[in-house]
Amino acid sequence: MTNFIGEYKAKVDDKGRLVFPAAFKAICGEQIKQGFVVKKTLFVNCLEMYTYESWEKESEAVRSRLNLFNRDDERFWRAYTSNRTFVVPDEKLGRISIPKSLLESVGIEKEAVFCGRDFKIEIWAKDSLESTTLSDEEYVALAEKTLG
Amino acid sequence: MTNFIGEYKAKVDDKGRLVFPAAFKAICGEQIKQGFVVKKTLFVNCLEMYTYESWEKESEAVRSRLNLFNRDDERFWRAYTSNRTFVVPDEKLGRISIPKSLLESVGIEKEAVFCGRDFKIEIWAKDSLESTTLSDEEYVALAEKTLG
DNA sequence: TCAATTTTTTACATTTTTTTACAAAAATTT
DNA sequence: AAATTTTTGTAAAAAAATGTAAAAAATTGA
Repeated sequence: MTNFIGEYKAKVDDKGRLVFPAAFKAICGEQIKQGFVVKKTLFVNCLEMYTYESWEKESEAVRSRLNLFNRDDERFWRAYTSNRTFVVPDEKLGRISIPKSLLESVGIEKEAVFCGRDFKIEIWAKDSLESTTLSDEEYVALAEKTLG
Repeated sequence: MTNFIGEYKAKVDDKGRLVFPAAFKAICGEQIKQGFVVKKTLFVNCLEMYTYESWEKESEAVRSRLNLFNRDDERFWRAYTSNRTFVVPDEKLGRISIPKSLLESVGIEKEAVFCGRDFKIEIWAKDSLESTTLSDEEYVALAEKTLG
């Protein structure tokens, strides 16, 4: 299993493409050719990126818990499968091109940050990442509350 | 298995045809020649499109849950198999032509959107898709209620 | 610290896809 | 059967996506 670790800045070019960090490319190996699924994160304002393989697992697990003849489940499935895109980094440079609508929805304009979160990668607008990051004290308090 | 991911706009030409997005064409591969089943979606105002293969599976699964010697089941089966059409994208451009009655029934006139929902594709009138899309807050609430 | 390598960025060229307009064929009507 | 309508197919223009090359920046190793 692929574990993404570390944070890397990237600029968005005039066509809305950004280069997938070389360090992550190395972690992926051949998997990179199968591409990635990029979608909006549930609770916070950023994108998340899964290898196709790990996304398939996650998505099938969700689907198996739903009954699509149930109105609410059906509604949820629609929302869950919205605002996604499938990307394959290009051969030479490893660039991915994410639809403007998705980038805009999380406020990415010029500068983005790829954040490794082990099983997935988050893509943040540089500014909002900085303003969302917990202070040391907040993190300590949350850790004690959650696992302490 | 084919997983449709992403959203693509398409215009309806003066003859009521619309081009199947190239990205989905790529996912389908040879399957595209077997065509698709298009029908009205159950709970909301859009069409849904299945590869012939996945349609066959879905439809058999539904059928197996019914007893056609039961009056209500028999009625349901009739409704379930109504308002469907079979389409094959044309060779050169990958256009499909959906009967006016079906397009009208979900308000598609000029602009449509193909939405990948993994095992199926939804086709929306651009306007009604926008007005149906959940806000972030609604989605989060629904997610917590459904899977939280 | 400096040179070499790798990665990232920028600019531009090429290809593919989408759209529009029109032509041919088939079916329907008169 | 001729004419109209409807359907299906072709071609070219416009737009979008993808690919290439080279410059700039950053990283690595001597």
